[in-house]
This record gives sequence, structure tokens and C-alpha cells, in this order.
Amino acid sequence: MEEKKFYITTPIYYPSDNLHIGHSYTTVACDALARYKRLQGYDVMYLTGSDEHGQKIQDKAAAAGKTPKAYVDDIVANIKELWKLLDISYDRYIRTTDDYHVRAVQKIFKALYDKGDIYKGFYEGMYCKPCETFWTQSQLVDGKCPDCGREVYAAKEEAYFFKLSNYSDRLLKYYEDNPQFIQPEARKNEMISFIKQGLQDLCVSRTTVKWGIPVTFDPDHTIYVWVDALSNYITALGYENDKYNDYEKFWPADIHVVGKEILRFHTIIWPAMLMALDLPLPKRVFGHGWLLLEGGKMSKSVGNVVDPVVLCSRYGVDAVRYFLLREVPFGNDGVYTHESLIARINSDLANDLGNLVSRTVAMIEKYFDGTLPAERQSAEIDSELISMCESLTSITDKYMDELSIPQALNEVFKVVQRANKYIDETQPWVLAKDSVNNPRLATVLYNLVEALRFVATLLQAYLPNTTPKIARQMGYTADELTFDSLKKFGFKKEVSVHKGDVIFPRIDAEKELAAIAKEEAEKKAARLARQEKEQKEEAAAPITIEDFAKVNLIVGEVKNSVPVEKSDKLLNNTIFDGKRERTILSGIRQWYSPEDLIGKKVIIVDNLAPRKMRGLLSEGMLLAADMPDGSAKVIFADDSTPAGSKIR
RNA sequence: CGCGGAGUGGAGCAGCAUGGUAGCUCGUCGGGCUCAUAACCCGAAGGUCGUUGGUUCAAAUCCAGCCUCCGCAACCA
Repeated sequence: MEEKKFYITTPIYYPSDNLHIGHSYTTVACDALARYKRLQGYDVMYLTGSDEHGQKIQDKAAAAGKTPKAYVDDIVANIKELWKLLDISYDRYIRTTDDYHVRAVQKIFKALYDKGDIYKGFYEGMYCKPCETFWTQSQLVDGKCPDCGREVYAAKEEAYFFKLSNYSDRLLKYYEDNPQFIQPEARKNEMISFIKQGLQDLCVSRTTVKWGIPVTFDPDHTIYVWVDALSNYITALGYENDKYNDYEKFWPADIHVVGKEILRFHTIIWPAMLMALDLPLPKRVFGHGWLLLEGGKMSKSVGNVVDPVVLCSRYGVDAVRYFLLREVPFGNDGVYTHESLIARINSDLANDLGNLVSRTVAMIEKYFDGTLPAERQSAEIDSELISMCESLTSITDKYMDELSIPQALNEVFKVVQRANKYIDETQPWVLAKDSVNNPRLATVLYNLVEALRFVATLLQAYLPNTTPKIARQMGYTADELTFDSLKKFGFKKEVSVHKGDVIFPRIDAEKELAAIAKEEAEKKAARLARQEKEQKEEAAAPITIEDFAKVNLIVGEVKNSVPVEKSDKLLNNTIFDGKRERTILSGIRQWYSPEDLIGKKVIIVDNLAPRKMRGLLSEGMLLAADMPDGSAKVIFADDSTPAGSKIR
């Protein structure tokens, strides 16, 4: 018999900023799976956490004037608060800055080194000095640093490498022997072809990144992300540390749930590391889709409203959870809109479920003063509802095993819909007209209460905040909602209901959307006002001649100009600055065609930091005047001015 | 020929690895009911499944070409 334990993990999130709705999606999905397994009687370990090392956090912390640890401490506090708000039932939270993890990772690194799976070599690449970052040839943009656009130099740095290349065949074999390992199926082929292209050894240490775990036997080196972050799944159980003692019990993980973009790390690097350590591999890795916002670029202006905290305060935690769990199909991407959220809440939660509870309770109170009489009488018409309830868990079990959470929820709501239909079929209000029908009426109402008990019991996994309320109204205690009790329709014969508050209030979509639109407009206006104010302050503040001297303006000659593909605003200008030709992108395509510019002399900012736009690097900018109608007029210099002339 | 994803009734999706009645949710329209949160139940309208060609007795489904849209700038599950 299989041991009834279940180990599920979320990715550990990178706390360089507060989390957004997407992280909530992953975590809520795992929460539903964890809760479902607990209801099935499994001993569950649900792990989440944060991946707190690395250059970016170091930079962010510096920018905020904090130490890296203080910086992540604050964000981790916010994360934990968010999980509390969303009713996340994680059993353990790992931080990669936790002592026990740090020491365990050092031991793992050493063990891999001793076995020869990690070796010392040289990391060769293109190095950008100001950014202190190595780039691969393919990451470079026009041969320059993709971050700052400056020149990069071929450089070599001492580094440790993991022999990933040794594991190609074993990985492929593992995929073959364990077809369920990578899910969804479609992604598996991606991984296979990635391996078949040939794996390269993986750089696992850096000397340039300071915020990380030092290599014990070579302290100049910091352990680079992979060994640090991926190890969390075992260190959190107590692997190579004394903090916990659950490794034997819970490893290998039953499932790692990750976003599709990091599936590769979890299905290639992580298994290879485990193979190197002679440890068992996780049983499944599931790469889920993304929750997208309506029309990509809109995200920033929608921004705050999609903040999970705001959504919860507006609609309630369970409504938000329901939306996340229901809206995004298995493995695919889903789109968030206010309309779809409200529609989901209204039709499923308010109209179908909430209303069913409320009409059932109301009838029992009205016809029987809240308590059903003992005498009952069943009828043929009852059987369909009853059999649906009785077969419900076997269907949802299957869907939950496949991680088809929306489908599982759909099955539960089919019962809700069937119960609503059952009321129409049996017409309790007609039965109530003659007390002769009381036994029949009692049975009808009892069946509704029972159906709702099945529904509420299952929904505990998804809507933990609401199900106790439903149970209370139906006259059950929350502890009576067990999967065991679902073996039989007719759990408890006596029923007393208690009318309570409306469980899911209906949202007036029009009003709500108007309110949201208004709020967004206000936010936008506030932001614009702030920007304007800042600009004015900037303009108003006098600058010194030294400040002005920082801006190096020169005359340039436009040698060529072509529209940038897939952009209706940009022109790609080739400009001769007296020494060389450089590329300067300019957002003036609406008002100028290339012929207007070619051959003309313009004024350019010589020393502006290069910037990537539409995949092209723009080195400098072209001066133009803002017109009152929003258009722009390029400032041309006299034709006789030689290119390269300095302007002051 | 850069990579990836997608084109199915008004909207959002399923179906496509194993060809053979085109299904679901929302919306619309009509009807029923009154226990209930203007909710519930029933019915109807609406699709030549992006396009062209091929394979086949038969193609949304397999093959080839073409067209269109989205992401690849930022952040990131």
C-alpha cells in the first residue's frame, strides 16, 4: 500500500520587489492541491519560500539604502502577510538566507566537488565593467552590454562548474521511464530538444557577486543561484542539517509546481544535481501557464487594481481564490480582466452557489421552522442528484491528480446546478401547500442539504474561508465536512438550519466597473500631476554652468534614416558625429519621413547613456522642440556647420 | 525564412496525439416558476472550425504553402 504522504512545493520567489497576482496564482493553486490532499487523508508537506541572494537584490538594497538582509526581511514580511490574507496553508517557509540552508548548501557544494561533479575552471565571456556582469555572445546587443549599452571586453574569471553535460543521457532516459515527470506533455518535447542540442557545463560560482553563500573551501567564490536556490527543496526537509528531520519521510517530492519559464531548471539542472548527489528525483514537475493582464502594456496603468491585496478587500479572499483557480485552464495562459472576475463571482458564486444555500435555508425555515421532521418519503426523481453527489469525489480526485483544478471545480459546480434544477423539478412550494406532502417535502429539502454538504466538503480545498459558513447554515460543524463522510449520501438524518448572512453578495457589474474606472482615472491623474510637478521643479531649479557642461551637445549629420520595423513611432537614424557613424533612434516618424532628415545637420546629445529600444541600441538623442499640439519639430543646424562641432 | 503561442457561433474557451453526430461558459431572444441574492429552470437563434491546396469513402482533426494576431522593451509565477 502506498504511503499516504504528499510533498508539494511552489518555486521560491525572488523578493526583489513585492509579489503580484501571478505569484498569488501559483501559490493559491498549490494551496488548493495541498488542502485537497489533506482532505484525502494524506500527510502533506506544503513548502514555499524565498530565494534571497544575488546581484539584483544587492543592487536594489543598495538603491534603497539598506543592507541586503534588511531589504529582503521587509519584503518577506509582506509576502507572509499576503499568504495569510489569501489563506495559504503552507507548512513551511524557507528563506535561502536561513542559517541551516546556508550550511547545507555549502555541504552540498563540497560534496559535489569531492565527487568531481563540480570542478574549477574559467568562465569566459564578455564582461561589462560598470555592470560587473558577464554576458554570453548571444545576450549582447550589437556587441554591447544589453543592460547599459557600453562596450564589453572578453574576460576570464575563475569559476566552478557543474558537469551538467555528463547527465544528458540519464536525463533523457529518466523522461522516457517516467512519462509523467514533465507536465504538461507539450513542454516535455521542448526539454528533450533542449538536451539534444547538447548541454553545457553550468557555471555555479561567481567571484563578482558578493551577496550569496560563500564556498567554504574557496571563500572568494560565491555559490551561484542554482545550487543555492534549487537545493531549498531538500534542505527545507532537513537534508544536511539538523533544523528539520523530514527528509526521509517526504523526499522525493510528489510535485514541484513552477511557472513555465523556469521549467527547464527544474527538469534538467535540478534532476542532474540530484543524480550527482545520488538522491531520488521528484516525481513530477508541472509548468503552469501565466495569468496575463489585458493587453500587455496596459499592465502598468491597471497595476494597483490587480494587486491581490486590493482585490481581496474588494471582493473577498475566496472570490479571488476562486477566480484564480477557475479561470486559467490546465497548463495554459489565462487573462485577467475586471469583467471576467466579476462575471465569475456573480454567475458561479453568487447566483448558483450562494443563492442555492440561501433558498434551501429559507425554505426549511419557512416550511419547518428550521428543523426537518423525521418522516421522509423518497422518489425516483431524487436518484440523479444523489448519484451525482456519490460519484463526485472519484471525478474530482482524478482531475486534481492531473492538476486540472478548473475542471475539478467545474464538476463541483455541476452538482450545484443540478441541485438548483432539482428544486424546479420537485417544486417544494407546491408540496408545502398541503401538509400531507410533508414527508416528501422534508426529503426534498434534506437532499438539498446533503448535496450542499458534498459541495461544501469538496470546496474546503478551494474556498476555505467560506465553507465553514455554508456548513454552519446547513447545520453541520466544520469538522463534519470530511471526505470519509462523503462515502454515503445521507450522513446525518436530523437537520437544523441557521439562516446567516449572504455568502457571496452579487456585484453590480456596471457600478463596480465604473468605480474601478474612476479609481484608475484618479490614480492616473495623480501620477500625471506628480510627473508634471517633478518636471516643473526640475525646470524651475536653476542649474549651474557645470551642470550644463555635463550635457555634451554636438552637431551631427544624418547619413541615413529608416523606419524601425513594427514601430509606428521610431525612425532609425544613422548619424555621423565627426568621427564615426552612430545609431540614434528617434520617436518622430509621425511627423518626419526619412527624406526630411537625410543630409540635414541636427543637434544630438553626444554623451547620453545608450538605450535599447525595439531591440536596437540608440546611442544618444536628437534634439527636437515640443509643439503645443503634441507633435515635435526637429532642430536643424545650419548646413555649413561641420559634423562634430561642439555646442555651448 | 529569428524564437514561441494562437486563429472554432457576439465574447472567452474545449475538441485536434487514436480522422466519422461541432461541445462548454457568458451574452442575446422567447418561455416557465416564485422558495431564493432582479437570482433559478426550460427552449431557441447564431459557426462553410483563418486561407489555399493535398491525402482519404470521410478532415476542425493528418500533410504542404500562405495570411493575420499576440509575447519576446520592463518585471516575473
